[in-house]
Amino acid sequence: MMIKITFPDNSVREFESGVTGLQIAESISSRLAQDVLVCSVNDEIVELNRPILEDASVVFYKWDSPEGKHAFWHTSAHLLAEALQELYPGMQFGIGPAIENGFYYDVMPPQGVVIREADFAQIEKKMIEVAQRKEAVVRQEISKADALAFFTEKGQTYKNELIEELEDGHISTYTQGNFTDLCRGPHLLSTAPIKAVKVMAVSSAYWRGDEKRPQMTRVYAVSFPKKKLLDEYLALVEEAKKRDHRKIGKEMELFMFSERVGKGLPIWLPKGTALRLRLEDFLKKIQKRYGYQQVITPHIGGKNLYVTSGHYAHYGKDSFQPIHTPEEGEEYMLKPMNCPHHCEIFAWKPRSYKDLPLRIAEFGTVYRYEQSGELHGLTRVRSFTQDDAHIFCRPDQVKDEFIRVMEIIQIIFKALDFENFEAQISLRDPNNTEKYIGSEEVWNAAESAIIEACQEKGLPARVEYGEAAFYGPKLDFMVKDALGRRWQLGTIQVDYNLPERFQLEYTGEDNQKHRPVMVHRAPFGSMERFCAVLIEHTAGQFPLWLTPDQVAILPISEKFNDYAKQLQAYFDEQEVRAIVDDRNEKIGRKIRDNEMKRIPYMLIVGEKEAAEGTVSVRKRGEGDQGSMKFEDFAKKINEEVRNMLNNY
RNA sequence: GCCGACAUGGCUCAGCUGGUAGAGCAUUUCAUUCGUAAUGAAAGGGUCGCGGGUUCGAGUCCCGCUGUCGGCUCCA
Repeated sequence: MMIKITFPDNSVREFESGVTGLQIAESISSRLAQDVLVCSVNDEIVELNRPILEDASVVFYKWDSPEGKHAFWHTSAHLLAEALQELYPGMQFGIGPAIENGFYYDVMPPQGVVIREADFAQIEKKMIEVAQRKEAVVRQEISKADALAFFTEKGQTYKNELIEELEDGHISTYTQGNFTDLCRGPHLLSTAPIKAVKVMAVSSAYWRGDEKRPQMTRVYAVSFPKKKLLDEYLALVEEAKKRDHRKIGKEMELFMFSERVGKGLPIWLPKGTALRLRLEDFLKKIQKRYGYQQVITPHIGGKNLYVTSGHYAHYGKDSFQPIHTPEEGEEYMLKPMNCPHHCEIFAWKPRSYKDLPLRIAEFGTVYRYEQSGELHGLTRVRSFTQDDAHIFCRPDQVKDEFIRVMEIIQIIFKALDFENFEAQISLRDPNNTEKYIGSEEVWNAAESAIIEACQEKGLPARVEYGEAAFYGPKLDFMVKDALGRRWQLGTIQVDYNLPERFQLEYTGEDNQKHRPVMVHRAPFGSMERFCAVLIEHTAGQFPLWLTPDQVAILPISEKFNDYAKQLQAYFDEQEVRAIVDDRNEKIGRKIRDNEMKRIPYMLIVGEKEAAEGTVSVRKRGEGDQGSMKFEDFAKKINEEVRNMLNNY
């Protein structure tokens, strides 16, 4: 019997029923047959040797596609497991998926065996050795009983746990050589295409992500069909490490940590503070336009404030512990968020519907006792400043307010070239509604307001169930750091809970009391994390309006230091931020590499310039700009900054 | 919090199987007056994270603590 195969370009060809993807590829070209890794049949991705019995649409995936890479790395994970099985007899296997950049396998080594970095080379060698056997990867459908019997005989208790949860009739295994794994697939036809591997890291991971269960050893690796691709990837990783905000922060003297001050407590140095204040000013300006009012509240609050808000019951024991006073029984908490203080501002006087929406903003520093192992540079700290605001509004204003906040976030992300952000809508876990506070009705209203706002703004957002805060759903904006780790930056959260707890009210048009809705929002998220991500995105090359030093003045010899200092003083009056490279007092010294790259403008001054009152201008990335009067240069910088900021 | 690794001058790092510390950059001084990725010479600078232990002797071995890093868990 002949069947019709449809290709992505909508062309159709006939093949014998039972034809495989590989055979079809061979019929197109031998080059394709050589490069293709997996195919999809009617949108289901399968091995190339799966017989196709009926009319179908077929797509081929090579290394250059995400699907191809995924299958390649998934098979590589099995190869890793096979190598580990040979190196460490008695190894138990958990799961081994492909991930964004490579793959990992969770394993439980036999008693007394620890896999260390020193073992990586041996593992890589073994993987290549096994791959070169060119073993076929064979899929087998298997009954639940047979699967259990098989893995029990192998002593693979973790696999059995996985099988127990699968439905009989939908269980398959993949075998290569002496290694058989429980797996849905799909896989490459053999491990032969895996030509280059690199074990990247080893760490531990709780079995099934549950901290009460045993810790497995997670081996991370990447693999490639060519050695050259591996080398390129490793070079890329090295480049990315150079953009690490912890490294650049140190080099540029932006921030520091002190063991004596305490871990997770960042200290902003003068240049970092300058950067941060500029960001704050930028947002303040936008917020003014959007009708926000700035407030300042204390860093501590009475314990009762947090009992009222409900945070004490929820987080009290995991927080910084209460501050005691000479007064018996008097307790204050370091504030872990600004909302309760802002609720008190709302409650301070009777509010009318005419006051709404009331938008209260504060760059509020908060203190959270994060688990010590979670701390990470500036991205995860124990004291940080939120660019916080709370909007109190009527329920029917929620969607509009939501949209206005989304606009602010879009302005900021655009201004700073954050194009690759992801939006995530976090909703309740429908199977576990008890862990959330607030009524069903209230949650439904909030969740649909968020979804509708995203639709109206045309913002593509991923919906995640079970990721909502305990008090309400939210919309988060995530950005990746230099090493591809995702961090949440901007956030908008609807809260029907706090107004209830604080008994907030306003008088409506009907002269009746009504409860306002509260929207929490922070476009940057936190100044610390935002600066960290900004540093990594720009590699420390900030835009002209933001950078701590806009201009470096470079006298070619010490004779011109006076002229340089004079220029600096003039620029200072014009609010142009300039530094003088006074290391030039030593003849032949040149401004350092990293500063050269990170300061937007460099002015070279020598005999000619001092005599004429000019500067020779060099612009980062654009080279020589010729010479001009120093007054004109100051005007030009100011104008450039003004133009930049007026665009937003 | 959990698993593992790491901790040496301001910075980046070397120091093999234990014999009381080294380099480059930075700093200071002198010489060089030099036009944009590094002038030459000399000098100063470290109780090797902290506290115990083993040893005739510990940067090096063992234990504890603190901090950092890679993950996991968590993230109001």
